[in-house]
Amino acid sequence: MFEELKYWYLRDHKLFKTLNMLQIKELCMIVGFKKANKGDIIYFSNVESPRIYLLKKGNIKIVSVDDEGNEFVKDIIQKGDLFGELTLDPDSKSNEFAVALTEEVSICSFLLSDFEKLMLKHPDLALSYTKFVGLKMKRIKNNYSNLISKDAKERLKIFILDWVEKEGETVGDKIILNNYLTQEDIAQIICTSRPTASKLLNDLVENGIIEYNRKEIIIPNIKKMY
Amino acid sequence: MFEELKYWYLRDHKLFKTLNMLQIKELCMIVGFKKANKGDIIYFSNVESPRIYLLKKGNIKIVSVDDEGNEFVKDIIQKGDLFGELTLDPDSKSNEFAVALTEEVSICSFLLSDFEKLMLKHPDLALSYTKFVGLKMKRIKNNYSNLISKDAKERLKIFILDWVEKEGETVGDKIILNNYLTQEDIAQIICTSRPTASKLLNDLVENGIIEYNRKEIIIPNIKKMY
DNA sequence: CCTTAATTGTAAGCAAGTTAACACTTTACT
DNA sequence: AGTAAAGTGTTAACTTGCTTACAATTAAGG
Repeated sequence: MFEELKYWYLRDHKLFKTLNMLQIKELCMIVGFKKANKGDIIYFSNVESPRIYLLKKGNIKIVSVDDEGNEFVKDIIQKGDLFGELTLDPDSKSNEFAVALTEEVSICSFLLSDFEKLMLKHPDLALSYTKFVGLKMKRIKNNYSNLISKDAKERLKIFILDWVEKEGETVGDKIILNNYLTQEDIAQIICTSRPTASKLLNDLVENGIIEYNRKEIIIPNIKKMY
Repeated sequence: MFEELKYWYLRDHKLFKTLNMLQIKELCMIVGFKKANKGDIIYFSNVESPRIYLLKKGNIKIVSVDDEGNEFVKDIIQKGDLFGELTLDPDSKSNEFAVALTEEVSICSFLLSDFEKLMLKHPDLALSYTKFVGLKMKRIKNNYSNLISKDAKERLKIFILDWVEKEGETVGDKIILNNYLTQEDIAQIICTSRPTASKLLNDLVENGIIEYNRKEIIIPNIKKMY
């Protein structure tokens, strides 16, 4: 019965849609599970047995620590996203860990080495995976370009629009975001200081562009965001 | 004889080292060539028939144009680097073109679609390619992190160190870089203004950390760069 | 060789956003 | 319910690096 569950989890993901049932069953053999609650630290990247992770439920943030011990939010992972050693490079010892941002986070994972073996047997999976990584690369490039060429206000708007696209829930004319991020989180994502993020958010509120509180962000008219 | 030349060009590249002779011959069938001289614009990304390019000789810069017509140096491509539609995503219509920075630039290329077919036939090539793209992603992420978290002076130093690692020529105690970049180019790469780049370069010269002129950059003592 | 264009050097004034500090509000926990 | 901790609002002083402007130098072409 547990195997059945795994099967469903995997088939659901677009990375695996090129595989037939038998192939999916094969991948299920090498899949692992993890569950976590809000605030939990989920993993430290494991150099000995690198894994690829797939977030099935909830939201997490990837935090990296630099030489001086400063923490940076590198990425927000949403349902359906892959994370971990996407580059297939087991040597990379990045000081990263993940933190659950919502209740009831669930993740499945497989060993990099197992996944590589499977790709060798199924070239179409390798191709799908390459495209997936490529897309991720494009997203990252785009994000970083924005960080560099736009000012903080623009960056905040772009971040919110991005968020809306991924998780926005349309209710009547409005779009509602479940706000599981603190202003500190948002500040780190758009690479600015906490006071600046706070000020910019309140600017948007004062101009009637968003409604903001600790639980949710409401965008009454998406056109005003541009 | 021309076919022989192509064979040599490809075998030389580490992406293809997993392939045997027969497989390389196969890839040669789908390979094209291009040559260019300093200042030439080499390609505009072609939406109809997306290609992957491999720089065999010389240096080029990838320039992208934003909505307002501003030009940005996105990347400096060195001998042996791949560029073009690395993400295998033919839909991406990025406003990018390449400019030859040195004399005698030579490039080979193949159609994305042909390359995909070949990967389906040779899973180990697909895996190599995925790792290659992954590495590129890591490099990009790293570059961008530096752009964001370091100040202009640090960025300049990191850029020079990067350059040294890729193309530095050790002569006695010194390291010599063939300087094919203008200060404007350097400024764009490290995301600062031209006057700032100029000032920072002269600061390094005044502190005896580098020797600088339009032809070359000399680093007498690499330790001083850190 | 002379003219023009491209590249480099330099300075003043300005703008965005940082740091540091503190008060206030909300949440979590016992 | 009461207290500690986390999160938010707001300000003032300061810093980096940008923009603008112009001069000086080097390269390129007729």
